[in-house]
Amino acid sequence: MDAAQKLFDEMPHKDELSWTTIITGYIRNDDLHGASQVFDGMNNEKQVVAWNAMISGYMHKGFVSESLEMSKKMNLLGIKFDAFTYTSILSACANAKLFLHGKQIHAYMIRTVINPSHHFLYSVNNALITLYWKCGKTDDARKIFDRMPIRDLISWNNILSAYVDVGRIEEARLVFTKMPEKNHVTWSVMISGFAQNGSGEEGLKLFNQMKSTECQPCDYSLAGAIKSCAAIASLNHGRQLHAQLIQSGFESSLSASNSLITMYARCGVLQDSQSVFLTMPCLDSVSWNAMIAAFGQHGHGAQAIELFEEMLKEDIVPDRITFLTILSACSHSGLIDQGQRYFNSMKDSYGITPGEDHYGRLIDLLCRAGKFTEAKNVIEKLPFYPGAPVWEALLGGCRIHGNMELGVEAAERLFELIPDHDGTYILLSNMYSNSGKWNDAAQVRNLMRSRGVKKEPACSWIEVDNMVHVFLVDDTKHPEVQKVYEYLEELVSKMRKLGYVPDTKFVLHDMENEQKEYALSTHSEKLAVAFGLLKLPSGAMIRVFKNLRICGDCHNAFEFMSQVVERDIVVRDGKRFHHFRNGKCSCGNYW
DNA sequence: ACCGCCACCC
Repeated sequence: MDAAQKLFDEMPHKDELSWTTIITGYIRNDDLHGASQVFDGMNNEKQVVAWNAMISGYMHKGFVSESLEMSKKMNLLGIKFDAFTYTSILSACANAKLFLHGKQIHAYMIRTVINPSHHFLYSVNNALITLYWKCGKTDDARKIFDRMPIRDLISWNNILSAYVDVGRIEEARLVFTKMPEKNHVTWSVMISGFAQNGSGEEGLKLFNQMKSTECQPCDYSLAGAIKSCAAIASLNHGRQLHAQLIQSGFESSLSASNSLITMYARCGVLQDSQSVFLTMPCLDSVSWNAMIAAFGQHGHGAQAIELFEEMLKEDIVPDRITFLTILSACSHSGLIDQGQRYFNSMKDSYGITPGEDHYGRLIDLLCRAGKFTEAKNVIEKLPFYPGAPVWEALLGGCRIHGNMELGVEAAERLFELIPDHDGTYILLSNMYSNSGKWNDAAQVRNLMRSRGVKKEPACSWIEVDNMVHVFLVDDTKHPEVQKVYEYLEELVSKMRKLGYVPDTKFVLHDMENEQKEYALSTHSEKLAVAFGLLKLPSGAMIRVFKNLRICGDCHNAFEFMSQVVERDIVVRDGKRFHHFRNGKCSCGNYW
């Protein structure tokens, strides 16, 4: 840059282009100060290109307010914005999620721009779609898209992303099929969109489809496919993708490696997560967050904290997600004091204002530990009107400790806030049936039925020989389920000799005791574990996954089972991992 | 010169 500057200084006659070139040169070298010095040193007839160079430079480097300030000055001087100016400042607003400001610029533009050029139609409208998409205004983004007289691939990709981001996956799918052309971005967005919305299966299918097109997988689409494996816990496919990643030369991609950390953790092989983490040539905060989360989900709170402290020592700045992660980790391991300390340090030491989700984790931390007075205190002093995450955390804690009074209160709030959410009805009715209040339990279920709320059916699955085997409660569909029931019976009688007693308080409907014990023995997680024990080579770890939370009796049963069969059993439920070994679970019964 | 994709938390 020094040489360029010298050459520039020696130029006898400098025109607008040479000034602008030197400015963009500084910006490319991350030297915004240098750029602004050159800009300020320009003679008075600064034209729109020079202004644009500065504005887009600030925008790209994340200096949103500087970028917008410059555009205001420019406007005051009477210099008209062109398509580049609008694109930059709209993007600045999009990046910072400045909805109102962006909307003002949009309105101003409509008032002042009479005959938009083609350039204008593409880039500015695409930036507008992005603005509304990033601010969560999906339908406004769609309006822009629909009103565009001509669209390019970026317009299509933007509207696709807008739907994916808010989980409107069916509309995204529609856009995807209608698109006149597709590129890497298109495929990547759709693949990770499926993964994000719990359709890992479809994500992988799409990834395979992509391979048969002229678009070959890039690091983004690979990351999406790996994320899909994490969602469905398909370790075999995940390992294959890891190999493919290395083969295709993307092993140094941060996003792909970061997704590997999560994938291995969510497939139950924490060691592999760690070896990815340890061998990565460089790490960013996402990598640290992923590894901390991995420890947390596996119940290794102390290790999560250790890593978090190491992260701070390495001068990696923790972000909102780091705190969500560390709070969860503390919560799962019952590290209440540390969790509270970290929560307080968010704002005090890092200037991050805790969001509702952070408060949710804090309340979860307290309630799990039975500290309901403290939790209520937090709720009363909330700086905002408590929403669903707060009451869900409270209800979850109440269920664990059988705190009926507070639980009912939380459930009532949730019925108002999210009446279609099945989890509230299930938790409340479980609380009632756990304490033998069968009538109340039935009433809650009736309420649920009358409102047309469907319960997500419980299912568990296990991967054997590269195939995923799914079991439902009281399964009759799996071809070998009969053998599984027989084997399970055999196991239970051995377990009973060691002291296992089916805990019928986890049965949800009132019936005779014998029936209750039978009902427990048909839980999907028991079937999947028994199937694994039958099919996997002796000594191999059993890794079972369940969509909902593990049942208390199953948890108890697996402790005994791990002792009887002398094997490690790992169960991932909706929230975390349980490692059963020699009659004990890694969660220490704190979950 | 300007507009689009990722990974971490759910």
